[in-house]
Amino acid sequence: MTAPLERKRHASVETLERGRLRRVQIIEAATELFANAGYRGTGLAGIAAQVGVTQAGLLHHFGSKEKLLEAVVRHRSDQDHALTEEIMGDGGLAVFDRLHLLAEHNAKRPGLSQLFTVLVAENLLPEHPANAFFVERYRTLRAAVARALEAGRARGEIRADADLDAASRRLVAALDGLQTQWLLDPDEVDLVEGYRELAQAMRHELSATG
Amino acid sequence: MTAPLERKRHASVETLERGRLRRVQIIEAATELFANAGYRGTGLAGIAAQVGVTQAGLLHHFGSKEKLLEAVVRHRSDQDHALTEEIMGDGGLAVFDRLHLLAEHNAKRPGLSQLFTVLVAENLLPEHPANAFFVERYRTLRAAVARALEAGRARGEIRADADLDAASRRLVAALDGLQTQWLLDPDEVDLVEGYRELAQAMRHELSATG
DNA sequence: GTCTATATAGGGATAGAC
DNA sequence: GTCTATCCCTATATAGAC
Repeated sequence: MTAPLERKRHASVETLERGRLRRVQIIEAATELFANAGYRGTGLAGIAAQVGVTQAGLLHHFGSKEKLLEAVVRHRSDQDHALTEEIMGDGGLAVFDRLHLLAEHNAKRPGLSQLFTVLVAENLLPEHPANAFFVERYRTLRAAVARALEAGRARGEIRADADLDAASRRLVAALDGLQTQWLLDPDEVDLVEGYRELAQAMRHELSATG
Repeated sequence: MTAPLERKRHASVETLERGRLRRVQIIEAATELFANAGYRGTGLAGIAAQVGVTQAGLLHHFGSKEKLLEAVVRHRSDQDHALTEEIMGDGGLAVFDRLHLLAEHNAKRPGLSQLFTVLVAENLLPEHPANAFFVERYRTLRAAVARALEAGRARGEIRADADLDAASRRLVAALDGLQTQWLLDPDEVDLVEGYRELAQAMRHELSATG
């Protein structure tokens, strides 16, 4: 039981780093394929081929398809966290001025928007593999937005009688919905423009001086 | 070429009606399973079992899984059309007063909301089987909302300087997004309440007297 | 760490009997 | 109109050689 664990510690630094590299390569390939065909519609063989290993080689790193999904979702979530923090800043109405950062980020990498839209829909029910992750993600996101708006209210920027929990739900909802319309029909729906109009409407709605 | 077609006309009325019933039964079973596991995650055998026929028997009616998907989507679309018409009415701000009809309809049948959320995500790209259907569906819906709001503006209910195309995109987006949050986390997000708050916010934003 | 080979399961679709 | 039987493909996961 302990022997194999001990043996791992003797792996060379080179091997460990190559191992991590492979993991990242696999995660990135899976990200792209999951985004296009969903988790259910993607086979491990396709991911493996894109990285240049066999399916068995891939499973050596992640153990199962579900573990790979978890890795993909956590990898992206970490990267998105920094952007969310930047947009929230110290809260208040300025949050709406910084929504364009999100729009530009998403418009530049449509595959990543697509990944989340697809995975959320594939994990709506508790029995789906990443359901708990997305339930938690939305709770955290709504809470972060609400907290940012509360800060603005404490400074007198935002009207005292606004329902900020409701506004948070609505803001997150509109961001997601606009993204879906844009992914489906980019010729008709401009994401950057949509986010800008949304920001303007919410700024007017919540402003204390308007 | 013509002979087989002629022969079909001699089928008895009873046989035809039983045939139609089976089709509807299959469509309803497929609706439920597609909603839960998606199109890709659902097998024909599961649908067939729920109706009490074999997989081959099912394919006799629809020819292929993709044709079945088309039938499911058109079946639901027809039923939703009447409700959309009712909510639009003769347009204007009253549209927002009738959004609760949509909320109640969806809340009563979460499976149908789920079906569309899942199928849209599975058909974001042009190569997906129902992509054209959903692209067209959203274009039509946005146009219907915009037309309803324009009617209200013509009557002086809605402010002259509002961008009603943008408002339509935003309304549809928020409806979809709230629905997704509710499906994912019904304990935290109330659909009826969310739609009511959304309606109130949009009424204030667009009202000519506000 | 990566391979080949394989176990085992499930998918969609077709042929032909009844 | 429905069945059984079957074809052929793809899927995930595991075993064991190198």
